[in-house]
Amino acid sequence: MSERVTIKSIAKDLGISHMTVSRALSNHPNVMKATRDAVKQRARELGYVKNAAASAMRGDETQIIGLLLPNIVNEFYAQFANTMALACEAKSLQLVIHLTGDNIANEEKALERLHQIQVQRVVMVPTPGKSEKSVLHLRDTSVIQLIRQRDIGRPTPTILVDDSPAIRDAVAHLAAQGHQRIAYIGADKELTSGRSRLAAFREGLKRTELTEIPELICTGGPSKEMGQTHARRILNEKRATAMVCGGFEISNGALGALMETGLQPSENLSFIGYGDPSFYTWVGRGISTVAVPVEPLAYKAVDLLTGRADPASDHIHRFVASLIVR
Amino acid sequence: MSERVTIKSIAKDLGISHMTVSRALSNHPNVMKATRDAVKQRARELGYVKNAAASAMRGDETQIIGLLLPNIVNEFYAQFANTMALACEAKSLQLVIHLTGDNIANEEKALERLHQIQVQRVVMVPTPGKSEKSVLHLRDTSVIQLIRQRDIGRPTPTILVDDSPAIRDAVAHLAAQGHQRIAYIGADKELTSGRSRLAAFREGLKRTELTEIPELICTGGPSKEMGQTHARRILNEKRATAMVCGGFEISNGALGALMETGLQPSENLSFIGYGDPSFYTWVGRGISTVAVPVEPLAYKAVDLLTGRADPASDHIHRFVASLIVR
DNA sequence: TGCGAATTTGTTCACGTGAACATTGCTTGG
DNA sequence: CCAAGCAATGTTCACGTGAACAAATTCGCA
Repeated sequence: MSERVTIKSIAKDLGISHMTVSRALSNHPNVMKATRDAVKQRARELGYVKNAAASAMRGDETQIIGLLLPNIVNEFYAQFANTMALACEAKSLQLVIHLTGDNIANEEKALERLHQIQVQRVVMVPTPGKSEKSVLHLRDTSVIQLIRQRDIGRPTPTILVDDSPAIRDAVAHLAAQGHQRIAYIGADKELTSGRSRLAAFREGLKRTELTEIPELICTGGPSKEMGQTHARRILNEKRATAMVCGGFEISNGALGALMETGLQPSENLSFIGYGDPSFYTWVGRGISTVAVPVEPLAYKAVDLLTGRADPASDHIHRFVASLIVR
Repeated sequence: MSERVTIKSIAKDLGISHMTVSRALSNHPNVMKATRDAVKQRARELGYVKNAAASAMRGDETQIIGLLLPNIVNEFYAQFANTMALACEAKSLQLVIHLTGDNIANEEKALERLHQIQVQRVVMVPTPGKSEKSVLHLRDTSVIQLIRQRDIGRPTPTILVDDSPAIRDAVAHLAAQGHQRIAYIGADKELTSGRSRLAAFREGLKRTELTEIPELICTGGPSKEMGQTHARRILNEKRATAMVCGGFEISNGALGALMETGLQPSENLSFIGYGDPSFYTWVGRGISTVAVPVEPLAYKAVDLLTGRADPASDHIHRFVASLIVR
C-alpha cells in the first residue's frame, strides 16, 4: 500500500522544499512557526519516521550502543543487560547485544559487525587473551570496558568492581566461624580481576593469621565449567570446610558441583558466592555472597557513553562490592 | 589517521571502477578471476568492511533481528535471548533487544525504533492489551509472535508452547499424591496462553475427579508481582497444599512468596513451577515444573525469519512442554 | 578476415538526509 | 527610496552501495 514516508515525500505533499521539512523537524531556528507547525503536523499524520540508515551514512552518530557480554544467562550479565536496556530506553538509544562466550574470536567478530552497522559506542566485558586482528575498527568508536580490563591498544575508560574489601571480609567471616581450610576458586592471572581477587583472598587469610593451603586455591578461565571441575575435585579429594568464589560463572559452576555432591551450602560447607542472583536467597538457608552493585555499573556505562565526558581517557571507575551474609 | 575504506577508495587505489570492486566483492559472475582476486586481496589488506547503512538505505534487507521481550532477567527469556544470539551469530545476523516490561506503550516505541533503523525482522513476545497506534510500521516487516498470540492487525506466524498435557500431568501428579486443595496462579484471559493454561488446569482437575475450588484459582497480568501477591494471599488465608503456576514471571513471584513465608517447596507445599531455570534443581529437594523447550523455540524463530518459508502466514508452530518431577 | 555475440569494465543514477551555498522577499536606516 | 541586512526558503551536493544502462574488449565461427 502506501509508500514510505520521507522528508521528500512530505515536502512534495506540502508543496515545499525538502530542506524546509528537514529544518522544521530538527527545530532549526530559521523556519516560520506556521511552517514548522504545518510540517510537524503533517509528518505526524503521515507517520514519518526518520531513516536512521540515511543519517548514519551521512556520518551522523548512530543511536545504538553495542554490548558485548560473555553470555546473558548468568544473572549478573542478565541484570546488567536489563538495566542497560532501561537506561538506553531512557535516552532513546538501542541496544545491540553480542555474546562472546569469552572467546576472543567471537569478540573480534562482534566488534567488526558493530563497526559494520556504524555503531560508535560499545560496552564490553573484555575476553581474556590477546586479540590478533587489528582492532582498528575501534578507531572512532567509544569503548567502555566492564568488570575486567585488557589492553586493547588504546586507552579506554573502564568500570571495575572493587571487591577486595568484600573478599577479605568473607575470609574474616569464615575464619570467625572457625574455618581453617578455606578453598578459593577464581579466575587466573590472565585477568586483572582474577589477580586482584586472589590477592584479596590471600590478604584475608594473612589478616586472620590463617595458613594458606595451596591445594585449596584454584584458578583458571572464568567459566562455569572451570568452577564446577575444581569444586568437584576439592569436594571429593580435599578436606575443605568453606569455599570462596571469585567470579560469576565460576560461582555458579561451583554451586552446581556442590549440589551434585549432595551437599547443602551453609549446612555441610560454608559457601561464599559471587554476585547476587535472586535464587541465592532461596537455596538452603540462603547463600552468602560478594554482591556487586549491578545497576550503578550499567547506568555509569551509559552515562559515560552519552555524556560529553571523557572521549578516550583511561579513567577507572570503581564500584565497591559488599559482603552479604545470610 | 587512515580514512575509512570504501568500495570507491579501493577502486581508486587499484585504478579501476568502483563497480568492478563491488562486483568482485559480491562474487558477480562477470568479473575476471584475476581482477576479483586482486580486489579481494586489496580489500582484505585495507580492512574493508561493507557499510551496512549504505546498503540499508538502498533498501537491501538489514542483517538485524529485533527481539522484544518483557525482560531479560527471567531465566526463560534470558535463555531464549542467549540462544537467539547464538543462532543469529551462526547466520551473521545481529540482535537488537528491546525490553517491553509487558507494557504496550514500550512495545510500540520499540517497534518504531526498530523500524527507524530499517529492521525488517522481529521476534516479539506480545504484550497483553490492544495497541492504539497504527502498527503500520510493520508493513514490510516479518514478525514472529512468541509464546503468546495477539491480533496485531495482520496474520503472523506464531510460536506457541503446548503446555496443556504437562499442566494436566502436573495436576494428576499432585492428585496421585493425595492433594485435594490445589491452587492455580496464572495469566488471565487477556492472553491466549492464560486461557489455555487455565483450561488445562481445570481439565486436569476434572480428569482426576477433584472439585474445582474457585478461591484457589487466581489469574491476572503475567507479572512477578501478580504471582507474589496472589501466592501470599493463598498461603496466608487459604488452606492449599499444592500450587501450580502458569507463567514464567508468575512462578518466580509465587516462589518468592513461598520463601518469604518460610515454607519450603516440596516439604511444606507441593509446588509446580513454570519454565526450568537452573536454580530449580538447587532449591530444596528440587522444584517440579512444566518445562518449556527453550532452544528449539529460538532456533525456530530464527529459521522462520531467515528461511524463505512463509512470508506472512499465520501458521502456529507448537512445541510441547513436559512435566519434570523432582 | 570480419561481424555479431558474449564477456568484462565503466558511467550514471537513486536511495534519505542535512550541510553549504543560492535565492527570494521583507525590514530598516541613511 | 534604495541599499544593506536578515529571515525564510530553495537548490545542489555528498555520503556508500549496487542496479541499470553504456562502452570497450575478446571470442567464435562463417
